[in-house]
Amino acid sequence: MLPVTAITREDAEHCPVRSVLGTVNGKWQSLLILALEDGDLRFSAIKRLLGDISQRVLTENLRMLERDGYVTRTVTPGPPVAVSYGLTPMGRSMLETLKPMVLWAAENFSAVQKARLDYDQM
Amino acid sequence: MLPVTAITREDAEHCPVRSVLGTVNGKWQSLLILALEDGDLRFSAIKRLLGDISQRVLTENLRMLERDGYVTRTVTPGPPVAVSYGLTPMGRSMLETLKPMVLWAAENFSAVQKARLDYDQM
DNA sequence: CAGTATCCTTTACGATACTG
DNA sequence: CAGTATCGTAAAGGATACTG
Repeated sequence: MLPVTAITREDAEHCPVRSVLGTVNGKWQSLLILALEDGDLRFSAIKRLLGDISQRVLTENLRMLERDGYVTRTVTPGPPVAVSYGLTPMGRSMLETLKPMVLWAAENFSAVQKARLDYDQM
Repeated sequence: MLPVTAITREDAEHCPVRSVLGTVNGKWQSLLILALEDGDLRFSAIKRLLGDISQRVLTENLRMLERDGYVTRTVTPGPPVAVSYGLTPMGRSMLETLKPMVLWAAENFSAVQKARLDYDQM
């Protein structure tokens, strides 16, 4: 039986898969982890890299990732203060499971696009 | 540079990673693909398996997965009609990138829980 | 059985303005 | 620079009732 099975809403919180992956399945979370692959980045650098994320949501998402132990937050007093974010060992470990998905997405992009067109044409 | 970088909202739709993974990063999508690992299942069986998904949302999500080419939908006329869902080859291919994440989540559940407690205690 | 239809709540996200 | 505060919109999800 699947490890994701749950009957009640309360059980769902005790499901490891749901609980852990819950943090990662927003619009930005996995992209943020990927963004830190090559080393620490400052807040504004991350924002520039993703381009179309709002400041509010970026802060919010970085906090979630920090809370779950994927990301470190380092403040260098200023002014102006400099805050840089990086991956923890656990974040890097999670990244390794994320990368195959990114590759998969890149490789199967056209197939998915075709499937969508075919489906919409019916 | 990252393959996920995008500046404008329009560019984002042309980003393979965002476009492909966008379908998968809801609350249920990846769980649904996992649910079909061991073979086809009927609508009601999937619903029972997940337990706490509403009928409306289950239909909606299965349609999205069908549209993107991950899932097949087979109707056996009734009454009562029987509708079963299964993975396409592409769905099974996607599943293979999903499984490591599920394993990772199971293995790191307690570490994430501890990280959350530590963070909240500050 | 496998949906639709409808309504409602919650969550996510975005835009803008302001601050140490 | 790296936020916070506030407000508004949109998307996701849930509950319930109804149907071929």
